[in-house]
Amino acid sequence: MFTPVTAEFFHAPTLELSRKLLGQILVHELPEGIVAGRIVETEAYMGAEDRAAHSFGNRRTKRTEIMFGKPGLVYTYQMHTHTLINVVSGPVDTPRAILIRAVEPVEGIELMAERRGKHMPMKNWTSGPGKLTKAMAITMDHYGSHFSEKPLYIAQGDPVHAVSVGPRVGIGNSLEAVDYPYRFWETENPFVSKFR
DNA sequence: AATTCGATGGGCT
DNA sequence: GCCCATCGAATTT
Repeated sequence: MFTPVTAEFFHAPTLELSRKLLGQILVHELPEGIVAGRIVETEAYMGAEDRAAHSFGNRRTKRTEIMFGKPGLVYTYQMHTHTLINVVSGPVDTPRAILIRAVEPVEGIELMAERRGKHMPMKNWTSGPGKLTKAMAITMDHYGSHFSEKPLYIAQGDPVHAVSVGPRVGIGNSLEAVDYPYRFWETENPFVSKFR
């Protein structure tokens, strides 16, 4: 079974934590069973100084409020018809966050299949930030919970051997921030959303 | 009050 | 590759 990491796990600089999250297990305990996926792709959003971040310039709204809170909090938001999930990072009042962009299914395959359609190949179930939230039944109801507490939490996984680094996806109008190397993924892992 | 736009994904051409 | 779904926030009227 899985055990949540402690809150101290999240007390690391944002870019370091982005790498450290690779290989950890994202777990959701549902009434009908457990779904879990190994994190294989993340992106760091560096708060007030990062034009691509929702909290750029310390912008504080009902949506971004959680980014100013403690590390390890869950920041979910809607992108068109999809829910995306982030790990809040940085000290309190330093509004940084890490987007979880892809996971590799490790448990609850049947439950994920029900949500993602049995006809679609498994590599398409969780290979993108909107896909994995649907596969794992993550919704806006999780906004503000903590990744060290059930039912939605992070558990320790196997170490990642090779990490690739590159620019973030889908932030084309963020001026100087477009090429910042804030995206991290497990090299060659087939569940990564995109290659460059 | 209305409009614009995005850290996206799926279906169709 | 193009189009659309349809959410919250910021900007404009």
